[in-house]
Amino acid sequence: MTPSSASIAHASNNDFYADNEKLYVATDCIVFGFDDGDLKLLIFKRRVEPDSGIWSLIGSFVQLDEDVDDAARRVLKEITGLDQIFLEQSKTYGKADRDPGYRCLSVAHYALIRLQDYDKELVESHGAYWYTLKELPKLALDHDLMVQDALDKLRRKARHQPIGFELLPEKFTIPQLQKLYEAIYQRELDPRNFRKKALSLKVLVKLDEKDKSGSKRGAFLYRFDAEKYEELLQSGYNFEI
Amino acid sequence: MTPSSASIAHASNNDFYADNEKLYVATDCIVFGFDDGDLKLLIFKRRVEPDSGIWSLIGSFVQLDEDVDDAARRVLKEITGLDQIFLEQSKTYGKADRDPGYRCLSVAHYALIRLQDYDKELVESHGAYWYTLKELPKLALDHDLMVQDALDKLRRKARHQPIGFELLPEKFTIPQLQKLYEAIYQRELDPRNFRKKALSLKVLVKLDEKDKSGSKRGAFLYRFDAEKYEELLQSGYNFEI
DNA sequence: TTAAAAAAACGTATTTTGTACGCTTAAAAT
DNA sequence: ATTTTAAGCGTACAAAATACGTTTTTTTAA
Repeated sequence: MTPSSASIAHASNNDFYADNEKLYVATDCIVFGFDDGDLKLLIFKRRVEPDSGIWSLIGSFVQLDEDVDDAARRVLKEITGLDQIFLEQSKTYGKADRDPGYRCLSVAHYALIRLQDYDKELVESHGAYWYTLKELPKLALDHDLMVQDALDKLRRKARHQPIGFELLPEKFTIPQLQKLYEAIYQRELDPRNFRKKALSLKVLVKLDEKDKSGSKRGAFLYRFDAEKYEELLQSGYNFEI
Repeated sequence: MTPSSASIAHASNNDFYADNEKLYVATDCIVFGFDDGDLKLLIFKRRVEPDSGIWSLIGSFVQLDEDVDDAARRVLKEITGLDQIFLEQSKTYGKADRDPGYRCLSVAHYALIRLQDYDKELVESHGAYWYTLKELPKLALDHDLMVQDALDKLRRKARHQPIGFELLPEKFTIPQLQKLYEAIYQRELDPRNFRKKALSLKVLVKLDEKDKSGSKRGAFLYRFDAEKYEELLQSGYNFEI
């Protein structure tokens, strides 16, 4: 039997790849975080040959019996200790010469995590660090491109779906939310109009607590109401921020 | 040496996949066309075992020395005879059990072609046919899902980028353009408002010809001005239709 | 002790964009 | 000649985005 996806050419060729030839599949994760007004990226410096000392995204081969997206989740868990976080396929990088010596393609995924939640020791033990996007060093292979593409997808998606909240603590203030979107969209927003817009979405719940860390006066904390958002979606709601 | 993408786990394992195990990579193409007010899809009925008689997307294995997107272009050329058409990666399907018997993942691409241009004989000779989206038969494997996902991407992308024109003849009328967007968005649009919106984008050039096929009165033909669009993009233009 | 500073929070005016829908025009069919 | 149909133009109204003034709360410095 032959994979039925490859339906036209070579459909009856059971040995499409020669015995001594192999195609590797890896996954790389673009892990975004947000703190102090800046988008950050989790990258690590390889400590073993080859490419020791080169910064790159975290990744792994996809195992033969493993779903590709499970591989990405596995990597993320290995490095950050985190489960159940926002993870979405970004793009597959399949240039024949993208990895010298081997034929290896990579299915990139991007993840959004809260910088308060991850396992700091685990991250350190893997030689991984958070870098501000602007201060990002040159990365290995086509990883720079992967970051650019993922950032682009994040920007587009954030505008129409409430994924920004994945990057903030459970409780956040309106000014914090604004800074996040300013970082994502790379432009300043008017605080008064942003507040109006954010509250008009009807998915923020005002709490009876204030956060004093950001300003003298302190700002009320809010949380994102996921159930409310789902309800609104059912009734044909069009989220846009 | 080891692929540097797979940077964390197993980085020093040169034989990540056992000698007798192989991972196949294929590409499948979701080929969209537009005619007579309907979006159409190019699918084909397998004529050889296994899965003979099952409808599926057109596709092929990715060769070892071939870029993944080149593989998609090759498939498209093989079946339609067309070069240089809109082709974009949609998503990678990597469930371990998606293709029974083999471990095969597929990098899906979607293409937009003009139904006037393709090589009819070539298409027929491959057992391929155009199906209206609504009348689409059940497809093999996860191809139904691929179609849904690609359609979703097409809808999102068409709203913010002028890719609709890839589906129309070089010269088209405003009512034709409207029918296209009605098919893409699956809802009716007001002809007067649509015309206003379309012309306000400043990327349509009115020609001195009329098309009489669609109505008694006939409607003026327009063409999409790609250069003008690029100019507008440079000056921070936000296309939206 | 009070005044100035800073950011949160609320409000209002103006402009832009979207939506609903009436009217005229051109050409074919009756 | 009149009716029919869709193209094409215009106008009124509603909703949303934008710009920006004002008040409130608290800290810090005079």
